[in-house]
Amino acid sequence: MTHPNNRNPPSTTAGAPRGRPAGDHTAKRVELLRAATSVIAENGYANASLRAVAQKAGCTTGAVTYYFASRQELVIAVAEHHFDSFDAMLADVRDQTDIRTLVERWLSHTTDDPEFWPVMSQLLVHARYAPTLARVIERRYTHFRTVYTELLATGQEQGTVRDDIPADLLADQLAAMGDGWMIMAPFEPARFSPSRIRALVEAALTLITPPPCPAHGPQP
Amino acid sequence: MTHPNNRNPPSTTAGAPRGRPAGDHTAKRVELLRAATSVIAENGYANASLRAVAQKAGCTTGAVTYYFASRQELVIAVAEHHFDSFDAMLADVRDQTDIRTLVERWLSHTTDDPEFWPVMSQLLVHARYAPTLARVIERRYTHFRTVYTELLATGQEQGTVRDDIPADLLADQLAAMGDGWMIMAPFEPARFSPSRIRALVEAALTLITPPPCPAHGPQP
Amino acid sequence: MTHPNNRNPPSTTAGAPRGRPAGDHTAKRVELLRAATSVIAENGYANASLRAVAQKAGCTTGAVTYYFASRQELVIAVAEHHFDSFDAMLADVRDQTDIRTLVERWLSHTTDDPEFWPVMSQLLVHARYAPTLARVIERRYTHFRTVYTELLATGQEQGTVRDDIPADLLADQLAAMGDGWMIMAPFEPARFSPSRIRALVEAALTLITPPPCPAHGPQP
Amino acid sequence: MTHPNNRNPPSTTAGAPRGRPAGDHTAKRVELLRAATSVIAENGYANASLRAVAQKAGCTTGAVTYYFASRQELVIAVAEHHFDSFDAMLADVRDQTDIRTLVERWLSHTTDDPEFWPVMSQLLVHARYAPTLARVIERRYTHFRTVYTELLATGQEQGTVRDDIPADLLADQLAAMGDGWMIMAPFEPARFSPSRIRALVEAALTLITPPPCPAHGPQP
DNA sequence: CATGAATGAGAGTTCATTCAT
DNA sequence: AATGAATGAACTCTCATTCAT
Repeated sequence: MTHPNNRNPPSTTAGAPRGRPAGDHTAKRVELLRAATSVIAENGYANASLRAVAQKAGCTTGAVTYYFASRQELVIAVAEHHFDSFDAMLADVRDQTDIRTLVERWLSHTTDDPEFWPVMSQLLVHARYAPTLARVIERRYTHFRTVYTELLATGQEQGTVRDDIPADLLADQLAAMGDGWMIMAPFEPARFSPSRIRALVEAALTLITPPPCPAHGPQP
Repeated sequence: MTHPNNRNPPSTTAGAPRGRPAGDHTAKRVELLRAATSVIAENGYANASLRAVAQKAGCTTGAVTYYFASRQELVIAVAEHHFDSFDAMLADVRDQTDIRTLVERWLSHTTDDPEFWPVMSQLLVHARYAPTLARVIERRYTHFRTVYTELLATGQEQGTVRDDIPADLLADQLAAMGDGWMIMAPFEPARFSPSRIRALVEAALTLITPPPCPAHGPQP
Repeated sequence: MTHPNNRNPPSTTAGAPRGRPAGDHTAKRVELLRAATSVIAENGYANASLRAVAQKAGCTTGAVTYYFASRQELVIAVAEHHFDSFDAMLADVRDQTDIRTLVERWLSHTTDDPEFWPVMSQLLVHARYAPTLARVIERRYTHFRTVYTELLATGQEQGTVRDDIPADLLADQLAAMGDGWMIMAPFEPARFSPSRIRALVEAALTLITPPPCPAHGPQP
Repeated sequence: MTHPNNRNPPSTTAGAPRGRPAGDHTAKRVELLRAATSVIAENGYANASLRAVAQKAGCTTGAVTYYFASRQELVIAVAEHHFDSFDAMLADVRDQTDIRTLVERWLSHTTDDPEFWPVMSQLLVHARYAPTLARVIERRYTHFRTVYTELLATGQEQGTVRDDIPADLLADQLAAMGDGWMIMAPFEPARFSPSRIRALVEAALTLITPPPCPAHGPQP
């Protein structure tokens, strides 16, 4: 409660200052998270040292370890931070009950924040060897797939999504496609021009569309 | 007693004998590649130190750098090695002109070699910051997608694959799905039980199958 | 007992305390430069490892690399440091317009700081393969020869220095003699006893003195 | 006596083959010495690894250690080798009793063998920390200065060399000048153009020439 | 004779972390 | 609240040397 708008106070011993606004503390944390994001995106997880983060943020390494008890905590905070913004997008879309809208928003989200994919792929792959991070990702990712599954199920009921494949499998397939592209895109830019990405996304939507033939008509 | 005529055994407890063993250069290289594979799979790319590889292989770090001039070279050799075995599988399948067979073999390949996915995902994600490795992966990966695309195109001609989406997009989608699963599988084992993997793969095949309705029949 | 509140003293026997001491950055740098000087003088450039410098300074190698980003930077700083003290001497002498005074001061400088010659000869010879260091030496050395040349030219005007050889050549010859002795002195101490050094220097001064003429008539 | 033309069989245990010509062995040794010379000249003593020498000679490191028991022995052999060729020049000049001829030959020797100076300066400076090498250099160098001193003394008797400075001091001064130039030349090529070197050498000869007296008394 | 596999020590360097200030 | 000096362990890589073949 001392950090009212800090959603995940990891485990820092230092309580926030009593009488002063916690804004400074949180703001600085976010600033460092942004710096860390940039460094991970530019240099990769393995080369994202605290030094580099501090330098990017224009402060000392001491400052970084002051705000984040350890490198692990920083990395986890970066993950949470990005999932937060992703979830905000999801909450927005959820009501509209339209899988196409979700896909579009997902696409524009990754375009708006060009560091999203690079950072996520780094964290995703590293998570295998960082159980704490893995649990965070699993939890957040599960939420994402839940929304996805819900929308697909709704679409199936409404006849806008093919219903010969269970919604959860469809969700996994679409999510996996996204992850796969996210991994490959960075070093095969030619294959992932904006227009081709669009074509891939359209084709993905085509894949899940019910076939346009009378025999397979929508349920009444 | 292992080295009766070694005049100055500095302070090692045991230590392998010094001189020239009857080794086979290639065999030893492969042995080290296997060790490196295991270490990367178990500890991740960032923690795959030459020391760790040497320890896994039961030799000194000096021996590793004797066979591989640098860590980068070792990593690239690991990638090539795995692509080699993957390509062998591809060559086998290519003649059979059957997308289902390819998918099956791809699946069993990743099952037979449980380190394939973990290692590949590590290298894939690291490649973004290792241009030389990136070029290797791009080259080999392109070959893989080419075969995939060919088989899908053939399937489209034969009417076993839906033809409302260009074969190259389909190939990219299937490949991306595989990559996406590869990334997520390691730390969500529950979601990727053998039976669910099977369901996912079957669903993927369903996605690319022509809809079973007269209007969309195969061309005469 | 030196670190009562150090929670995890890994396995060191003593170890300095961790936190921030009241150190003066510049002072510590100079201390390390002195240590480096000693190590280079005693063991030679090739054997002057950061570890050895750290040990001489009574700290860890980490501390050395904290103050000097790299070995190269340390070596260059050592060179600059010695040239600084040399230049201070030069500035002192410059006004006095007397070549003999310069030579005397140069000699006493090398005597006062017995590490000057050994270190300089090491750096001089190594500089051939270290372009950055070479540029530093060239710059500082040029200054030295400029002063030398000025004083000689003045001496020529005043008739205290022979004028049948251009001042810049004389400067090069005297400087080269000094360098040559500097190289040989360390391992032929017998040839470079204080008294013989004095004789060599006096002879050098005689070489550049204008001939006293008639008494020294040509051969019949 | 088994190697009649090998002047310095260092300390190898292997006696030369009984019945076969030792030429092969000696020839290979010389080849390696040449390679070592090049490497030292190009990369400096500190970077002259056996690997580099072997590579330059087009053989394996094993071959190098086969012909030279250790790195130290190789280095010493290189020094001896160069002094041998230098001594051959000296022997040639010695009879001619002319200091100018010696200086000329010394100059052309260093020009003919452009690796002579670079190698010698490296070995000279390293010798301070390699007693065995130091002893070799001292011995050979003493011989050189002896010849120099002899020629200068003869010149003094003949009136071609100034006699107000003992011949041994003059020899030391000239030798030191040569060493000094040798050190500086490599990284100040502008100061050591062929024409300027000539001017320096001529000026050095002028320094030791008896003054032509009356004509040279400008001061009133 | 000569090779080249392998060692083991040590190099420079990077880094997360600690903590007196 | 924030710094930055310093640690100590890890890293990759180089090297002289040894010795079975």
